[in-house]
Amino acid sequence: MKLWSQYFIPTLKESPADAEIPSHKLLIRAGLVRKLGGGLYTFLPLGLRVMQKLTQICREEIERGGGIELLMPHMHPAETWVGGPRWPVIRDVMFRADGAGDAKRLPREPEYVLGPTHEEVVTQLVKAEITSYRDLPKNLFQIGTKFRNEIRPRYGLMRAREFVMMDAYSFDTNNENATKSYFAMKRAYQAFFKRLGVLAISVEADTGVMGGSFSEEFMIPADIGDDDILYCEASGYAANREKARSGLVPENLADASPSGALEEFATPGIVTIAALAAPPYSAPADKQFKTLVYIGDGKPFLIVLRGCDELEEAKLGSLGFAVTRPATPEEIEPVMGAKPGSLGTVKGTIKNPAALAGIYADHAIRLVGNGTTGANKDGFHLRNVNVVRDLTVTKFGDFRRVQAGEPDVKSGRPLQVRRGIEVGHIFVLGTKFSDKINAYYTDDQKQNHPVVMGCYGIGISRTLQAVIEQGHDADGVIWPWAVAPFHVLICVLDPQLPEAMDLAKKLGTAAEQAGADVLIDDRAERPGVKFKDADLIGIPLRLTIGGKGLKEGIIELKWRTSKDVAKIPLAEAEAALRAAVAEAQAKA
RNA sequence: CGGGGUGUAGCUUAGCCUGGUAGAGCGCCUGGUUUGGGACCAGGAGGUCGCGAGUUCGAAUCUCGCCGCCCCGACCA
Repeated sequence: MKLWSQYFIPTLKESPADAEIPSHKLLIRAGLVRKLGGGLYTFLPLGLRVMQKLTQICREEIERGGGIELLMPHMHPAETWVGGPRWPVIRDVMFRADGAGDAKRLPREPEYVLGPTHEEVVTQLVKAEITSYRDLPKNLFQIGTKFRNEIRPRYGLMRAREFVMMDAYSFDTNNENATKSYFAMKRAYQAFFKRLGVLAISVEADTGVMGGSFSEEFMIPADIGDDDILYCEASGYAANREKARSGLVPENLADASPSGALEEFATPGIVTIAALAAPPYSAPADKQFKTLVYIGDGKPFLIVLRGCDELEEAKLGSLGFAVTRPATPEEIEPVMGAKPGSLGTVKGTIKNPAALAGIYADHAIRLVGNGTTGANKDGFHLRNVNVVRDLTVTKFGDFRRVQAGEPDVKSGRPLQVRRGIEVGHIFVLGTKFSDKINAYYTDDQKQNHPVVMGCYGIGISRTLQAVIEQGHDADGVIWPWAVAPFHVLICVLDPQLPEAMDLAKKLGTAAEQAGADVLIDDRAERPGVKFKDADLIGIPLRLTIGGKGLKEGIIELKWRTSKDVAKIPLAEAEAALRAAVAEAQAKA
C-alpha cells in the first residue's frame, strides 16, 4: 500500500512537445517515464512497476515453455563481435566503449561494445559447456537491457537506443527437436500476450540479419506501426510485407508464346518506366522488364522485375549474400554497357556478363509476353521481348513487393493490409551460428554434430508502450489488470478527516489481502484534480471516500473502463471491494 | 546518413517577418476565500532567449558555423 503524497508520481496536464502519438504522450503525462536523451528513458516508479509485472509474466510463461533463466553481460569484449559472421551488418547499430583507464592511451580502437543481442555470447557459452547429447535440449533466456544505436529513435519506448528485452536461445540435437522448441516458445508468446490482455498476432516474417530458416513475428496492430502486415481473413494467412507472398502468379503458368521478332528501337532521353509507358512508346508498365543492379558482397548481380513491380529488398536475403546494396551508376556502366534507364537482360546484350554474380528474376515476369526492356545501349530499348526465348536468367525467385489487393495464395481473396508494431520475434536458426563457431555435441554413436539453434525475442519496454497504445481513451491510460502499476486506487477526497483515512487504510488492507496492489490518493488536492489524475494514470478500480459520502454512509466504486459509479453502503464496502478484486483477478 | 522543421522559465508557448525594457497560461512559493471532475483573489520566485562567432550604436529577432530535439526515408524488439 502506497500513499500518493509520499510516493513519486509526477503527472502533467499538457503533453511535451516532442511526443507525437497517444501512448508516448501518456507515458510522460501519467508519470511513467522521463526522457534523458534521444531514445533514453528513466523509468519512474509507476513505469517501473509496470515493467516489473511485464517481466515477471514473461518469465513465468517462458519458463513454462521450457526456458531456463540466466543473465549475460551487457558489455561484451569487442572480439566477441569483430570478425564474426554478423559483424558487417550489425556493426552500425552497436555502441562501442573505448575502455576505461589510462587517459593517455586514448583514443584507440574500442575494447568493448554494448550488446545489441546475445547470440554470439550464448553460443560461446554453449560451445564450452554443452558437449554431449545428454546436455540437450536447453533453452536459455534472460531479461535485460539491450543497446542499439537506432538511427532514428522515436515514439518514446517504441524505438529506443536502450531497451528491455527478453531473449531466449534454444539448443537441440536435430531439426525436429528444434521445431518442437520453436513451437513451445510460440505457445509461450501467445500465453504471454494473452495475459497482458493485448492482441498480438503472429505473422510470417523475414529472417533478416539473423539469417534463420523460418520465423514469425508477433505484431500488435496499430496505425503507428513500422511494418505492413498483409493478411487474408478467409485463409488465416498473415505475413510481414517483407516476406509476403501472393497468388498473383499461378503455380502452373504457361510461358507466353512469342508472337513477334525481337526488335530494337530508339528511345532518346527515355530512362524511366513511366516515360516508356507514355506515348509515343506506349509500353505499359506491366509489359516492361525492369532491371536493377545490386552489389552482393562486392560483386554485382541483377534483379529482373515487371516494370510495375517494386523490389522488396528484404527478399534479397534468400540469395545468400552477407551484405547487399544498390549499385552506383559508375559501377553499372562497365558491366552492363549502358547507364540505368536502358538496362536489360536480353541474351547477348550485357557487356560483361562474366562480372555478374547472377541474374535473378521474379516469377511475375513470366506474366509478361512481348515485353519491352532496355537494350544495354544508351537511348535504345528492345520490344517483343519474351522471357524464355530472349532473357538470360540464372534463377527465378520471389523478389517483388506484394501489394494489397493481390489474391491470397490459398483463398484467392484480395489480401488486405494494415500497420503493426513488432513486439516479438521467433526464429529457427538452424546450425548457422553453431557451425561457424564449432558448437558441436557428441551423439550416442560418438558422432559430432552442430547444435541446432532457435532464437527468440520479446521487446518488453516496447510491449509496455504497446499496451498503452492499445489501452487508452481521451482521459488517459486504461491498464489491464495484469500489468497495472496498482490495481486499486483509493481516492480520499477529504484526507484531513481521520475517519476517511482510517477507512481508506482499512479497505486498502482488505484489498491487499485479496491480492491487489493499492494506492491511496491522500493528497490535499481538490476532487477534480484527483479524479483527473486517477483517469490519467489508469488504475483499473477506483474507490472514492469523501466526507459527503461518509455522511450518507456510502463509498463509491468505479471501474476505469466504465462510467458507472456504484454507491456501496459502508457496511458492505469491504465485501464489495473483495468481490470486485476477485472478479478482476478471475478475468485477468 | 539524406530531406524538412524546430530550439524563449520545470511544462505548453507569444514575440522573430519589420532589430530598441523578454510576455502569457500551466506548474511552484506565501496569504486568504473555496471544496465531488484539472477553483478564485492578492502577492511572489523563476530566463546566459540551445552554444559560438559575425553584422550593428543596439540582436531572442539579421548572417554563418556547431549542437540538441522533432518529422519523412532506410534499420530493428
